[in-house]
Amino acid sequence: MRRILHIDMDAFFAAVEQKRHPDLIGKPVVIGGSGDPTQRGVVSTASYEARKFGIHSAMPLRTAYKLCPQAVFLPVDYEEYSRVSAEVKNILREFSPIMEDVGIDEAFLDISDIPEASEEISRKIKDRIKSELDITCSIGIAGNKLLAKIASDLRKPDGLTIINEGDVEKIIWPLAVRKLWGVGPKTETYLRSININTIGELAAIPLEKLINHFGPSYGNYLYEASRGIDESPLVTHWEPKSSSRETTFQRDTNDWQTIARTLAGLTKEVSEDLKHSGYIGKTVTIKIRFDDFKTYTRAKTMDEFTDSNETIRKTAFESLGRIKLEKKVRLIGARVSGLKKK
DNA sequence: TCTGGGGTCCTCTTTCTC
DNA sequence: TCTGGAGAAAGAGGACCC
Repeated sequence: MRRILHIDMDAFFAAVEQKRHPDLIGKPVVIGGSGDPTQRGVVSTASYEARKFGIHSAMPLRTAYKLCPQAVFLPVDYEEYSRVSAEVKNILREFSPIMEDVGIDEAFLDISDIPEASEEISRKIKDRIKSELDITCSIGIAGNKLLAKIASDLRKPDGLTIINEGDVEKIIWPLAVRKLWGVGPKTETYLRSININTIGELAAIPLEKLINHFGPSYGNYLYEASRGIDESPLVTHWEPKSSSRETTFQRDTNDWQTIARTLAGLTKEVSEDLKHSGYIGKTVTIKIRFDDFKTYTRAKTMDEFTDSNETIRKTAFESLGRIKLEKKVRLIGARVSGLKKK
């Protein structure tokens, strides 16, 4: 029987900010965008105090400001959060070398081969992160990643939750389908429309029906996930597949100079990111979102792998020429994919 | 003045190659 | 030379995650 932990940092960005600015402790803190709630941008993280006002991640900053004008709004400081994140991950790796990074504030840890009890290990992890970094996390313990992740979400912040093999019916099935990893707003809306609201109700649907509706890949996934089945291993090493930059204009624009200058800047950043990480790529994709939120992409695969700013820029502008700019542009982006190590 | 940015993966369609 | 088909690769869009 595998034993998997899911470690989820509590309101991570806000916690890091409160740690380096202790005067913010106990106050509603909202991290997002440039930190200016009158500008375009969304909430990355809200402290638990801010959540009491209804503020949550992905909410527009302007909406958050309306809900709680007295909140402290701060810009996202990825460098600092990455630094603290690396310290957390180092602590985790001391407990088990089998660790999967899930973004900046989450990780899975496989502790199957460690003799100590799961709960004991989890408490030690929480203690060390608290004493060394002064931040809290929530941990879920289960026999696979899927259930460990659901578990860590059940009690927050500073929680510790165990889901045992026999607990699926009792603990998982009453939960909303949205709690399943991989079920987002679209699938939730669809499932609701056919009267499926809980994971248990999803588990009652025959496999053939799920495959008919969602295709073999996702259909099979939903069938197994709703039963708490997940054999997927921890991914301890991974290579990037693409590198991209995009930006939303503060005001929608149809000024060609602005659009062109911005795209040139973005391709330069992507090229620099590639050089910095030591990758070269083959396909350049540009992305444009118009003021009506309609989004288009155009891609071109080059003859050779490259990290050259000039080549990437030229290829990007070729693709830009294939999109009619008849509406105002809200967002523009550039991506290089098909990466390999230089 | 609703709706970020950086990713992955999947599906469907089109294009290329044999 | 024409036609058709199969399979791979590329392109486009969309859902999802943090």
